[in-house]
Amino acid sequence: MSTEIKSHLTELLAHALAKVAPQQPASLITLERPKQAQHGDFSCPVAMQLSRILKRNPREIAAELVAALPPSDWLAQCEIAGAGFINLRLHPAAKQHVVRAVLGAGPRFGHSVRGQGQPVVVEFVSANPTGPLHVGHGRQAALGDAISALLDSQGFQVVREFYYNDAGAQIENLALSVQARAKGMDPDSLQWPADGYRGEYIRDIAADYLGGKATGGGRVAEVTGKNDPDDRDAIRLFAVAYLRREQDMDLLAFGVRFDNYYLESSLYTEGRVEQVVNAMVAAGKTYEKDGALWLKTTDFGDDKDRVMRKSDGSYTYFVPDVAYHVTKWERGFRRAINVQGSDHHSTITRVRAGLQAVGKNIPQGYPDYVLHKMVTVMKGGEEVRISKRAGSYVTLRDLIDEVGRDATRFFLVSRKADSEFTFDVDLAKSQSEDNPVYYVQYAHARICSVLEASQSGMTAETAGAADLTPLTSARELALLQRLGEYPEVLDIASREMAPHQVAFYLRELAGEFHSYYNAERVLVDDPALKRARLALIFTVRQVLVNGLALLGVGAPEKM
RNA sequence: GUGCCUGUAGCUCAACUGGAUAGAGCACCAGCCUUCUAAGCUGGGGGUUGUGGGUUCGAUUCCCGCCGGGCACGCCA
Repeated sequence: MSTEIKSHLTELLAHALAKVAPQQPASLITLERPKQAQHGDFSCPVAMQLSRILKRNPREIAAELVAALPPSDWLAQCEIAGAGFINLRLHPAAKQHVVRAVLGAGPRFGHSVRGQGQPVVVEFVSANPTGPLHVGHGRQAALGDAISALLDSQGFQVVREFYYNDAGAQIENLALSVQARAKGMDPDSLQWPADGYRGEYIRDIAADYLGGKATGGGRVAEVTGKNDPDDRDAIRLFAVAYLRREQDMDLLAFGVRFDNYYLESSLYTEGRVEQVVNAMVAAGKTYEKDGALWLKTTDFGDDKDRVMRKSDGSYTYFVPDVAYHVTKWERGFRRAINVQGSDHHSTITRVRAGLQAVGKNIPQGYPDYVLHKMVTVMKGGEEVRISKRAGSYVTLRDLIDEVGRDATRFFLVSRKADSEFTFDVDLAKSQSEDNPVYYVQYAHARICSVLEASQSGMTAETAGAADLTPLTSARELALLQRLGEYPEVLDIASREMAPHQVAFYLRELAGEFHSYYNAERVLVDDPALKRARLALIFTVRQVLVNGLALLGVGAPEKM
């Protein structure tokens, strides 16, 4: 595979470097992929960097390095170009090598053991059970799930976790809103709760509650409604169960599964919130003012101190959040990743400050954050405001129903997290055939079709045994090279927690395949050539399947 | 106003973390199906990378100043 080839070439250059400039560290050697084919398969800019240090002409240095390069079976040619680039060209055999690497590893091709089984908790979605999931949650679900899969592929032991804010003021708002509906109130009436939720779904919940229907089920405890609009506790329980159930169904439809759900309410019932507060007080990081308890977050880089316990005795939202993150640390997660909307970025300082204040030797940068920007939804040429309280809404369920699960997931994950996202629902619907996901899936379906038509009954074993030397055309070599890049794509994407790179890679691989498919015929008369080509597309299919699976997108055999 | 993020083709986005002539997809123009799926392929037009400086062999990338956009600055979450 390519990482193997790359490290081999790096080693060759390091040898040469040791001869030409013994003082310089081998770490100077980097290899990159030239954008243009005429610049070879790999390119090394080290001579230009050395030129400053050695105060010599870079092309001269490059010439000496090339002369000092040990011989290698994989290296076909190397030349000096431009300001002093050393361009390396591989022997076809080196590129053909990747086929056996892919087929040998199968679904695990591209995986590594870098994480060494280290436990990592990835927290995402974590929507309050106060309404259905919307597009922003969809972006987070697609992103968080793909990041989890990436880390998993690199040998980390990943736990996907969902944190429910099922205690606190917003839940009370929810209960009040449902109660108001149960009493026949309208959101426009004067008695409607000030911060109440106005959406139509509130009326549905109220109706089911009064009708004595059962809700919850599955992972959520079952709750039955009753015809009593005055029992706010019962209403609260019913509404939370109802909305958690709805969210579960949406996530299921989206193909996202969590390993663990953590309830904020449990932090109170287990006394963890109290413990955290006591620890902060004991550490001398708090003070009383205006009837409230404050945390000196300014000691940890915040621009002002924050209230922990309000004058009414209840805690502000970030206190249980700190307690929650203490549990992550105490559950053995030395690495924690939180996927959040960038609108919550001010919580980062507070949570981290709180973790410092409890004095458990938790590192300053704990947890890690991946922030994503908001999704702007366009519908009918107009922006749809996403506001739960106003009730105007584009739900994740709408998108799945209208655009399709695969397209929605691929689309939402194919932009880097910190770029703003415009999701035009009409466009995604009307032009769904132009969606990039179909392009990738189509490549997969085409390969399946050719393999079927070949009646070769090819398996990973037989493909791996094929003689690949007939694969020498420019397009075949390009395809082989592209296949070899996959492990590196996963490596970088997992380090940067940037799954969009996988989406782009898949598009490129699919493009390379479609070009090849149109230029050359796989099922040719020459049996050796046919066999080699079948093995090649068999390999492409494996990598497409691996990449799509990582993004939670299906790979249909027929389209 | 302060902090974080952001500005790349008409539109939506990339660019291997400092590399060679900044790339894809839509959209537009011209071609390709009696042959393994045309949801495809081939070619073409389209750019002062918001802007002005700086750092150096070399900048979309790093630093500084402006301009525009988003988000956050609650005893809401």
